[in-house]
Amino acid sequence: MASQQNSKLPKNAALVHTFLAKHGSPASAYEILDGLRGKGISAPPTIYRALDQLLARGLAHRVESLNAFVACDHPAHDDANGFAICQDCGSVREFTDPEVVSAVNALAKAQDFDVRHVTIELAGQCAACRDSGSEVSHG
Amino acid sequence: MASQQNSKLPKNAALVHTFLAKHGSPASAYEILDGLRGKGISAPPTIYRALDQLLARGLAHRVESLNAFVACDHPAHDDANGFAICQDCGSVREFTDPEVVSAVNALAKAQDFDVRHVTIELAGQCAACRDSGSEVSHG
DNA sequence: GTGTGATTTGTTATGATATAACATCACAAC
DNA sequence: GTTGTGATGTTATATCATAACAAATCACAC
Ligand SMILES: [Zn+2]
Ligand SMILES: [Zn+2]
Ligand SMILES: [Zn+2]
Ligand SMILES: [Zn+2]
Repeated sequence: MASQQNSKLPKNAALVHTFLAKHGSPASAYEILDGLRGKGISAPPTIYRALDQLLARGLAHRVESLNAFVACDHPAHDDANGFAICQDCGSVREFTDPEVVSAVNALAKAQDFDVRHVTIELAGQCAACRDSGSEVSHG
Repeated sequence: MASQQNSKLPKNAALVHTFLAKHGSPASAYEILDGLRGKGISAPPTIYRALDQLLARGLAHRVESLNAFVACDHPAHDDANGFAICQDCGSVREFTDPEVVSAVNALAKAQDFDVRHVTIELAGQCAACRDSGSEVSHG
C-alpha cells in the first residue's frame, strides 16, 4: 500500500527526503526546518506538507513515540513495518517482520477490526549500547 | 513489569484515573485538565505528573498516535499490550495478544535488541462502524 | 501561446502538546 | 523538631502541528 506513486517528487519533498536520508536518525519537523533554511524554506507548514507527500509515497515514516520522521530504508514493504528505537544512543532501525505482520493481522481479524495502518515501535537498548556499557551519545 | 506498586495512589493521580475510567475513550492531558478544574487542579504539570504516576503503575497508557491517555482495562498484562483505534468513531480497544508478543520478542532477540517497552497501535475501522456504514460521530 | 484548473509553495498567525524551574506543602523517620 | 522524600502549586516557556489565505507553478486542452 506504499510507494505506488511514480509522479515526480515536488521540490520541497525532495529536499526533505534528502535531508532525512543523510540525517540517518529520526528528525523532528523543526530540526528538518533548521537544516533547510537557506534553501528557500522558512516556515513549518512547508516542512509538514513535504512530509505528508513523502509519507503518502512511503518514502518516509513518522515515529509516533518520538514525534519525529525518518526516511524509509526499503519502500517495498506493505505498510506493516516497525522500528527499534534505542533510548541510549537514539538510533532507530526499521524492520519488517512477517511473523509480527501475520500475528497482527490474525488478531485484527479475530477482533473484527479493519486495519488501515499499523504502528509498531520497540523502545529499549541496541546491541551496540549494551556491549559498550550504554554510554553512547544521544542523537 | 506493570502494576507492581502497591503504595497508595496520590490524590491527583486518583483524580486523573477516575476521570479516565469514566471517560472511556482516550483523553488528552488538556481534556483531563479541563475536566478536573474546580477540583484544585489548574495547570498542565499537575496533570502530566499524575499521568506519570499512573503510567508507572500500569494504571494508564499513553496512546502515542493520538497524544492521548487511557485508563488500563486489565493491569495484569506485562507491558506488551496494544490498541485498536477506530478512525471513524474514535473508540479505542486495548488488547493483549500472546502471538503478537512472542513474535515481537523473537524479532527483538533476532535483532539483538533489548526491549524495554512495546508500542502497538492499529488504526482502522471497528466492526460497529463498518456495519453501520461508518457514520458514527467522532469522540 | 493562452486559458484553465490542480498542485505546490510562501507567509502569518495561532492552536495543541509538553516540560523547566522553583517555591511550598504533607508526611514519615529519626 | 529536624530532616528527607515525595507530592503539589504556579509561572513561564519549549516543542509540535495546523488554519487560513495569497501567490506561484505546473499540466494539459485548445
Ligand atoms: Zn519503510
Ligand atoms: Zn544504542
Ligand atoms: Zn493495559
Ligand atoms: Zn468505530
